[in-house]
Amino acid sequence: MEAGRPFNRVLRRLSAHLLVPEEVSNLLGNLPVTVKNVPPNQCIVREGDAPTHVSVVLDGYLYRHKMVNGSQRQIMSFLVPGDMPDLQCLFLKKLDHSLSALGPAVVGFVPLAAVRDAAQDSVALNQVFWHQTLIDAAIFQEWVINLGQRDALTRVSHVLCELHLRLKVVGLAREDRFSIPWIQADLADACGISTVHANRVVQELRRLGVVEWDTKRIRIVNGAELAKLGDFRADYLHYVERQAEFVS
Amino acid sequence: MEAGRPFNRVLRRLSAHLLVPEEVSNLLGNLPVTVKNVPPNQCIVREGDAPTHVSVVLDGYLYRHKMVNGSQRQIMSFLVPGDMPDLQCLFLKKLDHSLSALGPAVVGFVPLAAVRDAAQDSVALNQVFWHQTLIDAAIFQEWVINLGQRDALTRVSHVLCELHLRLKVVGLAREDRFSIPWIQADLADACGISTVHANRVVQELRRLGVVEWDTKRIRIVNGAELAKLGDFRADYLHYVERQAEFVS
DNA sequence: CGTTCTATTGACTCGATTCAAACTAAGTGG
DNA sequence: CCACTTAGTTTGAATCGAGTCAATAGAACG
Repeated sequence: MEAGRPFNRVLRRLSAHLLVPEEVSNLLGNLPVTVKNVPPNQCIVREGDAPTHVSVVLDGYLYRHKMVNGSQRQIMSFLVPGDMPDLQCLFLKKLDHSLSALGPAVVGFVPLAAVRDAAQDSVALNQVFWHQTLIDAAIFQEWVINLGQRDALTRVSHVLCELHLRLKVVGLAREDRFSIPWIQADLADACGISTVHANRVVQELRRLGVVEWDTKRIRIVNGAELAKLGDFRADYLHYVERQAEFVS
Repeated sequence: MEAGRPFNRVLRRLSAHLLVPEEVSNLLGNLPVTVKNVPPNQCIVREGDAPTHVSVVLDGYLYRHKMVNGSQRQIMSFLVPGDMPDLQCLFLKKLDHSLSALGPAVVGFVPLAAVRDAAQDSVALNQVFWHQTLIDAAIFQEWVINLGQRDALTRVSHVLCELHLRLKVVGLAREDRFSIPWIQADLADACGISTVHANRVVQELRRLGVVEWDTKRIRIVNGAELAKLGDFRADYLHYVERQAEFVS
């Protein structure tokens, strides 16, 4: 954890998508950040809140979710270090979903006013933020596809591929493995399937020999096959090849 | 159709979400627009294209979609007059989905360079565009919920409620009815269900007496009940109450 | 008018859910 | 260090929502 430079990982992530102007990295670097440890499953902002801070994932994982019918939970996305999950509160006064820690997480909080001020005079910063929102939207669209058209095995494989790639981009996954502090129920709620069925799919993936899966540690034994199973093509994540030059 | 002022409906739509600065309405008003009639089901931009123009829906409906497995189609959103469906191509070089006309549509095309120039010097315009992307993302998120957690009857009801409200905002739906040139297969592909099942759901909605449904003309007989059936709460669309002042 | 969409219906099948129950791992407190 | 508890995973059986296939009916259109 680079507590001294909380935006390093953010910049690394941004650089995977676009050339970040120096103006923007300076503005981001000067934002005042309060760093907090968040215990597992704690809610950071709740649906209906009017947030006063923008958060930055520094370590660990968060997830966006909404409750349906009081009891069912749909996870709409996972957030990994370098993500800024609630930038939207700059314009949308009330959050339309909740944000929670998946496992223990370290989150930076920036006062809304500071972000607003920084954005007030900089076209470049607004464009970088807008760009990020576009990527988020592209991921949501892919999840719409995932939930609308694919069966359970495909959905799970797809989510695994996405996470693996996003983690690699911020330097948190090796070529064939990563770890994530979820339980099968979390995966189930992200894929819109029951916990029991999620379990059966996980077993099937193990049986097929494409992943080793110890709940929190995942090893992709056969990435090409997993991508095929998951109907995964990375283009919707919109990474550019320039990536290497910008890794800090 | 206000061909002379193609951005009127866009401004009306924007005003439902935020106070549009005069700077922005001027910049938009000065954009060069080529108006074209698009026949039903014609593709406007295809997945993988690098678009040279940004489109504006002036009349009729468009839809975003992706093909899966070569044969299955998932519709990810419907676009109504006043929407700007492919603003993202300002930053994302390759479109990750296709855009087609649902029925006959009238679409305005603005050269990408013109939009880029207008955005280059205006923080306000960038923020308005960013804001729109945030709303789009919020709608995608709600569709993730819809497909992930709700059964077929609920999904269809929800989509109906959303369309009805969005059309009312741009003045294209009466309190209890609107029309949309789709067939049941379009609805099915938006809700991630089979055509046969979509048909059964439509019949069920008729039987319940909440809608009258003549394929293209839809009358909401009991809006409150439909919203309840569809688990629909409008907050995710982020309309503000100020709306009335800005209606042209 | 015949051709082509679109809507509708019925019978059968299947993927996924539900409801338990059993099993395992990981604490926690005595 | 063990009994007890709790969280998470695994299993099986019964059920159900939705899909598939195939046929029919109706509307729209040249």
